[in-house]
Amino acid sequence: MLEAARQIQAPAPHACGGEHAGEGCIACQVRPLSICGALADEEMAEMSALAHRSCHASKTAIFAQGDRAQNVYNVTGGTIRLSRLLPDGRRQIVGFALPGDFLGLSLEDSHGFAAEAVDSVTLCRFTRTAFSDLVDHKPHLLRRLHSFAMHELSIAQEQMVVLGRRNAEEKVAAFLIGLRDRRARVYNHTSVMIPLPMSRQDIADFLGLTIETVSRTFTRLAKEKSIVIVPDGVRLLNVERLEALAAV
Amino acid sequence: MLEAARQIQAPAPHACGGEHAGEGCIACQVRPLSICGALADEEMAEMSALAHRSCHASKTAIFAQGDRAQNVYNVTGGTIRLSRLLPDGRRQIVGFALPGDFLGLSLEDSHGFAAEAVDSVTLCRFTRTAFSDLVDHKPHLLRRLHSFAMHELSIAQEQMVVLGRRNAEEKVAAFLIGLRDRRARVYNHTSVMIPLPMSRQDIADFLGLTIETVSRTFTRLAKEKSIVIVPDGVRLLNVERLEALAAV
DNA sequence: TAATGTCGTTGACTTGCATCAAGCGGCGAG
DNA sequence: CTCGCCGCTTGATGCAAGTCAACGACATTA
Repeated sequence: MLEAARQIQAPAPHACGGEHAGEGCIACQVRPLSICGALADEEMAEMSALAHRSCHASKTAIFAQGDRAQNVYNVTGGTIRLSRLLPDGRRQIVGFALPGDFLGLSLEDSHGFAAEAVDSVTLCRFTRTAFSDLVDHKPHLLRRLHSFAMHELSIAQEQMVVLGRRNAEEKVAAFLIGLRDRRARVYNHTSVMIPLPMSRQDIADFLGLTIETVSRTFTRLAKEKSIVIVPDGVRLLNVERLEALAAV
Repeated sequence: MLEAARQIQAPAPHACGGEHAGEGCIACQVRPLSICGALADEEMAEMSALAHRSCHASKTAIFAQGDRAQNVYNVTGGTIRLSRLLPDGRRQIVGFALPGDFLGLSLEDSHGFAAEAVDSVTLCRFTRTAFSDLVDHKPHLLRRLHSFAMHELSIAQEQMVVLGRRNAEEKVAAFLIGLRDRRARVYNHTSVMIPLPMSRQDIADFLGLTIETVSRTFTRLAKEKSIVIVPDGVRLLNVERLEALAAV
């Protein structure tokens, strides 16, 4: 149990030194995953000139729902929760953003959801107007932006199925398998260790459940040996069973 | 009651004569609402040359989930349900498409959901490759496509809140108010008569409920005089109450 | 090292929606 | 006309998940 725990890497502390991230763009880890992957090396200079490095400590707001969208962001490290609030305080998390994801796809002037750092987060920031201008004379960048947006839409529709038509056990399984697959894309290898930097409340608000139901479901999956619960994450034991529960 | 029923217009029967819809583009009712609104009159000729009129009777499939996307479509009349199926037959409707909506935003080569005509539907069809080529040398068309996609995404996120964090009564109210607002945009005036061409099962599958719960909720809203149930639709009586239930 | 706070787990109980089952009304086929 | 079908409604009952409450494990601070 303790041994398993050790295998979960705490997010590396992100040095957040210089204001300009530009110099790092060429070597950027997430570049092939991100919007920037659409650009040739020589175009990157232009993009780099607009980029600013930005850091956010765990639990701090990146922007609030309804805020004027001054900036757009590439996520370069950490995990971000994207949430919508009802007037009475009920909350729905509409997604988690991982490295490579882009915040501000809409190019519109206000944010439809709040973004908050779940753990320590690093971002590559652009002012919205500058980015929008860049997009205007780089159609292939717009195409990539669009294909990112459509991927988001597809994930959102899949989440609608999860929220509308799946029970608690299936929801949790779908969450774990979905997270595994997204992390596999980012880190370029699949793993049965799933770090969960977000709280049980975050998971509950993502899956349309209560924190107690999430907790009980984790416990049940652990009792039936489908997972092992470790500090700040889980290890998948019976992947086939989980995939069956999560099956589209 | 009967009188109220009369005020619901059956969808006008759509003549589906000539194969080419092109000649109608300039006069097209939905053009300002649709993708085509991005194009100047002189550009429409190019678009028109690619357009084919297409008709679908009630309850017929337009395309299936996973189909190769041979075509993309502008909806010019009627209502379409967009649905995803789970292996065990559970169904989630991820949206209803109305006139002005565009099917095939993704430009990708297979459809993520099934599309079926709910009532009599007319479409303006383009082959995907031709449309994609058109988009490639008309960046403003791509921008409009992207802004449509982001609007879809925003609606999908709102629907995630509805599915995850609202009770049956709020779900039904949100459905009715949402449909009223979308129809207001299409027909250019708001109305308390809401035609519901889709079945109770469709509504249930959209809201993550059972048909019985939808029926009971309609009945309850009618008993408390928030709505009147009429053949093929409802009339909103207490709009304030419904808006409060649906409030974001 | 005790005091306090946060987060997660667990148990007892409640409830909102699902399930199961019956019946009603309109409508097309015979 | 009537028979059977289908979409919808209604009622009785069950159950998964919510609610309320207590407690344990850590971490932070005094």
